[in-house]
Amino acid sequence: MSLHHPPTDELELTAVLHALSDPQRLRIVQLLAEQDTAVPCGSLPLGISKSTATHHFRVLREAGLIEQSPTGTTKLTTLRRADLDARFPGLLEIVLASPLLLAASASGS
Amino acid sequence: MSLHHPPTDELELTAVLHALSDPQRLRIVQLLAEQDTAVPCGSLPLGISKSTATHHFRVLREAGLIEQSPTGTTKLTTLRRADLDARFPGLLEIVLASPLLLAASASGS
DNA sequence: GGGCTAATACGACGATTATCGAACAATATG
DNA sequence: CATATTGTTCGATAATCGTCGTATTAGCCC
Repeated sequence: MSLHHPPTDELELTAVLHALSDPQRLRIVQLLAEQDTAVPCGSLPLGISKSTATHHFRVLREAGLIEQSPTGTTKLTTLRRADLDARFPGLLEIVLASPLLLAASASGS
Repeated sequence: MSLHHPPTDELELTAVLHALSDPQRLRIVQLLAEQDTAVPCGSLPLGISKSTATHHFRVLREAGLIEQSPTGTTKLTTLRRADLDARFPGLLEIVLASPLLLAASASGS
């Protein structure tokens, strides 16, 4: 069981931008950014079905935004901050710092 | 005949990211970034049908990335650099500075 | 083995999207 | 007016997309 993570030098800008353009996925990235360590997928309060969450995590992983490592029955997930910064310097930070309507509606970000 | 341009404080990050995530639209933005002044839509060497171009320009305009002003039979188009930088500081610059596969395939960018 | 939990695969659905060519609209010129 | 140019609208198409529930898989523990 190996999860595919694209190598840093193969990260495509359009894939990254597309992954970040969905409100749910942007929210996932935002929540992950608040964590100090890798966290299980299911621990994030997304409010969507598990299968939809799986779909979104997959898009994020294949675009190179997250790294998932199987740990027991769960998947510890974390942002590939260093890789993203190496490939697209500053992009993630700017996205995370940008005004987000959903953050406000999600309350207490 | 009035074209709708969203006000700066209503620009949505997901709309901007989505607009930039399409290879053609990213190319349009890149080409526009190289111009010193507003240029007619048709002057950009896109290699797609005019109706498809119209569609893309519309997406970019509605997301707030470009401004179009009717001039005679043409539409002078320019990037809303200042507005984008005011709303999402640094985002456009980073996107323009990022490695683009299409730029290489388009040759001589 | 059984039981439990976390996550995925699968099929389905409605909506959206990028693309095109043909017809059309808007503008300018003689 | 007719003609030319630029850009848009329209209808169509195939593909993609986000979402869901159900069945299944993977891993762990007793």
